[in-house]
Amino acid sequence: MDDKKERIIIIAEQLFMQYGFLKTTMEDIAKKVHMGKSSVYYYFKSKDDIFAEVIRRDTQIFQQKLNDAIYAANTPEDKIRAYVITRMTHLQDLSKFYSTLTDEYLDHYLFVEEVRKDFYEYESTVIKNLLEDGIKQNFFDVDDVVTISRMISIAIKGLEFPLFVEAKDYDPIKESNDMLNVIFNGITNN
Amino acid sequence: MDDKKERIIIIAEQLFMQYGFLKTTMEDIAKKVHMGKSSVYYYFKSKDDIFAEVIRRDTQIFQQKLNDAIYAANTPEDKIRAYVITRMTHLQDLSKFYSTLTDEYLDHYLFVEEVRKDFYEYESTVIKNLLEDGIKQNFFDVDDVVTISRMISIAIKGLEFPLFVEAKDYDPIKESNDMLNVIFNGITNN
DNA sequence: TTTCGACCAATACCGTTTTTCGGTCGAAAG
DNA sequence: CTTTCGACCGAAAAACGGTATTGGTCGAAA
Repeated sequence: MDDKKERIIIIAEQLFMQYGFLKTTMEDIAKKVHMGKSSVYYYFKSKDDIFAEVIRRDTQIFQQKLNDAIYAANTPEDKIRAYVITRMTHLQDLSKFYSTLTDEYLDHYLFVEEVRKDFYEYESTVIKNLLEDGIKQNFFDVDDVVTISRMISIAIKGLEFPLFVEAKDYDPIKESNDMLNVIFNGITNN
Repeated sequence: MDDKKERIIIIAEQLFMQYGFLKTTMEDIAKKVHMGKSSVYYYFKSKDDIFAEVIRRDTQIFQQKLNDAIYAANTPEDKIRAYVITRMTHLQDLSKFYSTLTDEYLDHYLFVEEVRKDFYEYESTVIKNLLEDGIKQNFFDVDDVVTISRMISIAIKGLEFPLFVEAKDYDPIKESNDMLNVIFNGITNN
């Protein structure tokens, strides 16, 4: 019963990736899972519900990946670096896969934006914690943790932007590293 | 003859702001200038031409403002700060006025993007020059000027983003200043 | 508990007709 | 020679009406 839900989600994700959300019909999903359409509705209450579950899963895998990367690094600086690099790499892969979906994202952006919001909340918490660790261990010198973590988030968003609009010869890893160097060291000579 | 062009541009700008580019017809413009449509075509060869002129003017005023701000500041650091703050302030004002236009900007984004490209080129040149001045005067310590100026551009873009999507309690000036503090000093304790 | 066929209402789709709109042209006014 | 405009054009958008899809429900049966 739970593996049925599982299968539906996996199939649905495949179809969403291939055809996008709008072009994928409930019939398509049902047929590919070898079920009647109504049966699918026994497991999920709506198409959006399936989509939400797909996104929820991806997000969870993403966050797991990020947590692992943070855990593997040692110093607070390296942890932040690991976080940003992992994040950008993952998003880079995603931007290829989800290219079909990003074309549509304007339509149900309310939906995606909601999931996004949650992610940003997670993100700012992670960064804030890492900053606080760094301050406690005397690595960083920061007045207002909240402000600086928001600032880092903004910088990350800036890095993210080109991925989804104009990918021409844009190396997010290099850009991220440059950005991180400035964030840690600044540009002032002292 | 030249003041007629002038009037057309001013009226057109008003209408573009109020109704957006697409919803504003040449008839609308002509009527409000008290002319026949054909007469407007005597002064401008196309609707895009008028739009381009409107944008060209705004951009010029914008750049003048930025140059003044840079000129007024003394040290390279203050010049960069002045540049960013002026930029954000102007864009903040613009985002209110052009709210109609931003909704459409997806449609003729080729057009706007072209003007934008020019502006970004100007911007990166300005920043690169200010950085080089700062290095020459031994204020900054930077390896790769090109990379860092691009990085600063990205950071600025990150600041700009919230203006056009979710303006809720977002204070661009404060955010800009925080960002600038990090850019100049970094967060590492040393 | 699970599956499904039959059914519904909303909306997407489609071919056609009508309207709108950016743009041209030639005549005429000054 | 400059400026204005009415009449006109073609392409593209809107309006429209009828058909097909599609998300979602329900009750029966396995």
